[in-house]
Amino acid sequence: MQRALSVSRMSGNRSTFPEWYQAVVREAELAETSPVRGCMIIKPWGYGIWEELQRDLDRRIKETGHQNAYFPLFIPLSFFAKEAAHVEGFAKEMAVVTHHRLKALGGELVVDPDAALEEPLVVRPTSETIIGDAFQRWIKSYRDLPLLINQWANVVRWEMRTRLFLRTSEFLWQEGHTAHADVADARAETMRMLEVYRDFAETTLAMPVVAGEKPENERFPGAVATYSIEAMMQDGKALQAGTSHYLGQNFARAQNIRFQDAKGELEYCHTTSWGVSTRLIGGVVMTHGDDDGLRLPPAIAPRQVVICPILRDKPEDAEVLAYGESLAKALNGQTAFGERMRALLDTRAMRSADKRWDWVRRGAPIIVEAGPRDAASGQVVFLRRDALRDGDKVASQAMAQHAFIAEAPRILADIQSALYAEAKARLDDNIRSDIRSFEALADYFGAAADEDEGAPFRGWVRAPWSRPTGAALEAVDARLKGLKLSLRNIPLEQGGPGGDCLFTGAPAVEEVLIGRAY
RNA sequence: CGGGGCGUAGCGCAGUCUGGUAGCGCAUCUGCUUUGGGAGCAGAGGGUCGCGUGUUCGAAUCACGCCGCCCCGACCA
Repeated sequence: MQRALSVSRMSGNRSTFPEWYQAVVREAELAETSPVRGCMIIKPWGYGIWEELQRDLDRRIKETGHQNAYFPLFIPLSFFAKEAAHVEGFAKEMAVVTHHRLKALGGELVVDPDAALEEPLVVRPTSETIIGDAFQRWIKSYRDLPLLINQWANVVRWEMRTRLFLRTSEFLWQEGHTAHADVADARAETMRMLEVYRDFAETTLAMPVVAGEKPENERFPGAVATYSIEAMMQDGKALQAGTSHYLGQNFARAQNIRFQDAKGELEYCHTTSWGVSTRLIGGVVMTHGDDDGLRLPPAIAPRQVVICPILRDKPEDAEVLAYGESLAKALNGQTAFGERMRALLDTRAMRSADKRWDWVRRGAPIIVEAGPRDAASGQVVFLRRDALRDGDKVASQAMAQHAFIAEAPRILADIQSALYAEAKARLDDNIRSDIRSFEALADYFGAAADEDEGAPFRGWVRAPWSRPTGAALEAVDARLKGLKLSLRNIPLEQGGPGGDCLFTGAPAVEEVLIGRAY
């Protein structure tokens, strides 16, 4: 009997994709909703993924010369007032602390009206302002530059509509903040970190992305230029998986971040900021998950090999356990992805078959089932989560113990690249670049196509455009909105010149990526 | 915040129209039997039916109000 997730993403009804996503998050025990609206409880397996991801990215951030620091959760309200576009962008989603005390009133705890703060504190939605305030004090001379800081933190944005990992009121992220002496250096930093994100997403998360510049209307509030990496989910929608911003001198002017150059003159710094968040975990689910649950890229799996002993309440159980322990120990002594391999002997008192499916749902890359016969013969029988089934059957393989121990790192690497290849093929096969008019675009994505029961998978469209700005761009955005579409980014890797603009009819200057988005 | 849908055991649901004291499958626990592939049989535990007010002899069921969740908008990493 097959009992997979309660919801299959492959069922014909498109509306089941979000339900499938929620089912995976629940059944893989990644996270659950909390008593606090819009916030999530990240469970040990989900948090373990975050820790792996964090460790890998933290290394990359440090290798590019940045240092970690920590800034306060509370930001004085007045700090936000300094940069106009920044305020406007975040004003509607701020959580504000106005009081510092409660009092008992008629048996109930109420906010003490006599304990109002002189100045309200904002729970950080992002830290440009409070870090900029520190930069202003820390930077005196060109010799202090570049200043390269990163912070791992939680942030709060009062979202109207939330979904676990993809959009929650509170989430975890890293935010890099840097200050430079000139434009070129700051722009180079922006691109360097975009590239760090691209490589991290593709190498570590096995999640192929398109890196590019956001059109003007999608910029970070207060930025001069915003770049993103966009990943294609299994329903064809785009997920903005990371952003990197060149902030120009906007924040430096607003916060008086100045330095004395070699000629002794005072100049404003050029600053950047960049971040990725726990949203990436949602991206991994929607990139690699299948009808049996999550499939984790081995590089971020908290446990890369899980050994499920087949215990039968018989004397040979002890040998089976001993065999499992020695196998786990030998695997933990191996190296995979440049780190100690992470193997686990699952000794929980559960039926071994239930244990196996538990790890299948959680996405463990290699699941070993070790019974008395294996213990006696020195054999290892295992499943690869990336290729779980062979028709109706579970595709298990067998190897001699010593060979398995030696081969395990290579198998993990193989799983990592198989997951990447699958996702990369899906991305490449579903970017259309043959659409040459807005009508054709509307036809492809339009309402009529939505109603169509067997509607084909629709990914993204790469189209020539003339890079309109201001009101002309707003008009383009409005037309796209009618089709539930948005401009994702202008890929860094451009194709040929490609004709006239899809929207304005003017000669195109570049190609832009269009799609539905999370 | 607008439009639609939904809140009944951990998960998935029936029961609601037509009020009569809560049920099914999976999961959990116990026992026996099984044992290399998501076990079988028998039994058990677990629910203020989202919350509140009202109608009624009696409310999961009817009325009103509120809250939450999901989908679609607006907003966004």
